[in-house]
Amino acid sequence: MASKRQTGSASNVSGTGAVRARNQARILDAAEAVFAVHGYRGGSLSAIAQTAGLARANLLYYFKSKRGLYVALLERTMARWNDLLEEIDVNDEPAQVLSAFVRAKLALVRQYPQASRLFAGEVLQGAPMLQDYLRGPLRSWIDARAAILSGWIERGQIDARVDPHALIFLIWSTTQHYADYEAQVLALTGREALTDDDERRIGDFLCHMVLAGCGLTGRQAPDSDA
Amino acid sequence: MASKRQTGSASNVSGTGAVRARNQARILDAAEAVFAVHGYRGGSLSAIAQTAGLARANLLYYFKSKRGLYVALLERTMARWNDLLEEIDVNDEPAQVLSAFVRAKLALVRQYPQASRLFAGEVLQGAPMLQDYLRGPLRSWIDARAAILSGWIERGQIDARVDPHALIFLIWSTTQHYADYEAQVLALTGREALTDDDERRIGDFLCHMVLAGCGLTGRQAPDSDA
DNA sequence: CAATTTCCTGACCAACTGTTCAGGAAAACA
DNA sequence: TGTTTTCCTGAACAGTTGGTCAGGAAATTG
Repeated sequence: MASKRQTGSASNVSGTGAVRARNQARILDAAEAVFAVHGYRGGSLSAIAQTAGLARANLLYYFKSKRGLYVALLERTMARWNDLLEEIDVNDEPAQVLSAFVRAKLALVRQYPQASRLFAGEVLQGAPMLQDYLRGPLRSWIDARAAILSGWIERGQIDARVDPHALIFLIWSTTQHYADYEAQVLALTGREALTDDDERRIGDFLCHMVLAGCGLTGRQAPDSDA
Repeated sequence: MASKRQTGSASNVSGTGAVRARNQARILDAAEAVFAVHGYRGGSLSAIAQTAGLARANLLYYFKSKRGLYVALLERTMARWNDLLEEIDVNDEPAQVLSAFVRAKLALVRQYPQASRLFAGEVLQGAPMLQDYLRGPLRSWIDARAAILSGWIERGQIDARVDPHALIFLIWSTTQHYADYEAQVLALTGREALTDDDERRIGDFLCHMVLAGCGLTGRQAPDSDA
């Protein structure tokens, strides 16, 4: 009961720019939902406004154009991901690093499925707005990780047949798949939604595949007692 | 010199429905190019007409609506894929079947990258037009293959930690990745296009990962002589 | 050849697109 | 309190959207 005015859902905002922050976030959330489904060209400001519960003209008060809104949305998404991507560190064991990476990516994709689909749509059309991000920070990120993998290969810690970049692509694509192709996965498995248990099972499987491919798996031979 | 009139590019058409067949194919090709980039809602008939080199109204002479054109395009794509999917047969060795499957999917994705992206876009928006296909023929297809994998597991021919459906998803997603995320792959590897050699390298790597995960790889331990 | 079917397109329609803007409501500030 | 800044929106804009249609061109058929 301390504060007179409370925005409700937002975390701590109640100061001067409170309305601004809240509405910008609402618009970005709505834009994410719409653009993730229909892409940039297919997503209309009317649809976004309706989803956000605001007047169409009001969107253009906060964002100077449709393109500006889309760019801002991509930036928010990339910023969120960068935070989580950096958490993976070169601890000690390769097996632990790789497993953690797989689980983290899987959790990320499941936490922000719409953001994942938004990103997929952008890349699908040739990533016209993300060239700088891809060729800059993301390329640095992947090259650094690939270098670590190469080091492990040289030191004989993982199988020499592993292609560092291809391995990262494999982890990205297999995890991303459960967001981008969710509709297909659900239709083919007869489910209605992916549960926490599914995520754990998928994570187990993917970790096994990655570790086995790197020659890091506990030698549990098929049908070990036959 | 036998025939007076030759359409040129088409294979054998020169009979009564020649113009129809040629123009329908031209429109479908153009629609594929446009829808693959901008999605269903984002792709306009004007853009398709321009790409096809036809008048906009002419598209609606051959296809009764935008939706009709889109559906016809999806059907053509699914038909093409079905032909190639059935080629994979349960020969003898699991290793051979899995390798062939990986290589075939990789070649398919590289031969029809636009079709792959079109499909991705459709699934991305929840596969509204493909529910019947996914829940019918494709589900039968995947269940049959999963049953084969389960059989191999039971007979101890492949590692019991393999989840049949998840393995198929892994192969699909990793191969599809090189079409759907081509822009990202190129930006991150500094290439301008994927070569035949790249396809072979990627195929080698993916086969290795799949086979190792199934416990089917030749025991080439990392740094075998250390 | 003429008759008939198939093909093609410019003009038009209503609905929707992103964007601008004037002006009023609400909030912040003094 | 009054003033100023921020917020909000209905109306109007030029352009594009998918779709229709009448009528002419081209091809096929007899």
